[in-house]
Amino acid sequence: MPRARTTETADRIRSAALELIAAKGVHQVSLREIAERVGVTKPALYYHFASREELVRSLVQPFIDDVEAVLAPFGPGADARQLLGAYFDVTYRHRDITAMIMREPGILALVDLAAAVGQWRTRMVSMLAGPDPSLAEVVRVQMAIGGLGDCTVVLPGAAGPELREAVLDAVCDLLLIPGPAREP
Amino acid sequence: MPRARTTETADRIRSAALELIAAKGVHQVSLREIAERVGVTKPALYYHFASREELVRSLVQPFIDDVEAVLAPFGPGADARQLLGAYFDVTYRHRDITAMIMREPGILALVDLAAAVGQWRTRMVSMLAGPDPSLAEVVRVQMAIGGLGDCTVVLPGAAGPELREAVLDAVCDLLLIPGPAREP
DNA sequence: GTCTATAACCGGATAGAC
DNA sequence: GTCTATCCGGTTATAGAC
Repeated sequence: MPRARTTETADRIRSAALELIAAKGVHQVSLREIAERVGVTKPALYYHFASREELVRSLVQPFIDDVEAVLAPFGPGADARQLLGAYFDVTYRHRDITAMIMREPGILALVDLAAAVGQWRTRMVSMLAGPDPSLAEVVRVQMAIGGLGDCTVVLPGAAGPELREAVLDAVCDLLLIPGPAREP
Repeated sequence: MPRARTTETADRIRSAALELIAAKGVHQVSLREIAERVGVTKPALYYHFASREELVRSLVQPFIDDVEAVLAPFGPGADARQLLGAYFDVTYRHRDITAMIMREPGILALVDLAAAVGQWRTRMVSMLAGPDPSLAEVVRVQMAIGGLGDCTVVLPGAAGPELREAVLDAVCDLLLIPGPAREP
């Protein structure tokens, strides 16, 4: 098994980068630092990532892709609990990335991905609040989406499934949606 | 006369910087290049200017200051020909800087001077178009200010005084102001 | 005190050898 | 895939000439 673990180093670079960025901020971390932590040299990074930007993008991209895949099957009038449940799951799965983005939203602009994120938020709003929502409705949906993401990050102690249910209950209340078959 | 020419080197740096920036753009010029052209080393630049930004600012600042000094005496209802004449003069005096700014307006943002410039343009508009001007009036004044600046730069061949009169005549027409005592 | 230079460090990025 | 070496740009420390 010599060449099977091709991406191993790249992965280690990614995770080192993630840790350091989480600790110090994107602009405060140099490629040298990242390389050192991985135990390689700067140029080695450049073998795996053409630039600093590309490295950061490679951190965020899988999350973006995953969200888009999860959102794809849903359409207008989607069941809120289902849609937001799926969104919770994907957010939770990538909670390290979610946390990074929440700490420094500027990252998205940096790697030219802000538009994508804005788009799926808008899509979710239109699916959940209808085609011509009032401001109040939009606000509630945006709060729901944002708050849901926050919880996956801010409450890392909570086990996934419990957190999931608690968040979805709260979000449905926020959206004035009666919970489904909850026994008293 | 030992210490009289204190700022000489700083001036040479400024003028070298100005030339190179005019030729290649602000962001395309390195301090090394500037230093070389002056015949000193990079660190020598740093003695005179704390940073790249400060160097650029020192290029622009005298112009800003001069404009503000010139504008100060004027108030609401100022005579347009007089005000614009004074503004022409100051623009013409600093036409090298004016040209640089026109080529790359971003420079102002870079050195945090965009606000200042915006302000005196607004001031001139309110002085010349009154407190509650129509859009049409504002447009004419802004065109006058901008066009006047352009002429000092675009027509470097023309001698100052002739250019001045020609520009002022044109500007007064633009502002629908009858020229003062012009014989037929 | 004014001015300048040498040398060095940091960060990003690339070439080329192993 | 990884390194050594190198370049560039910005910046600073230090030392020293005038």
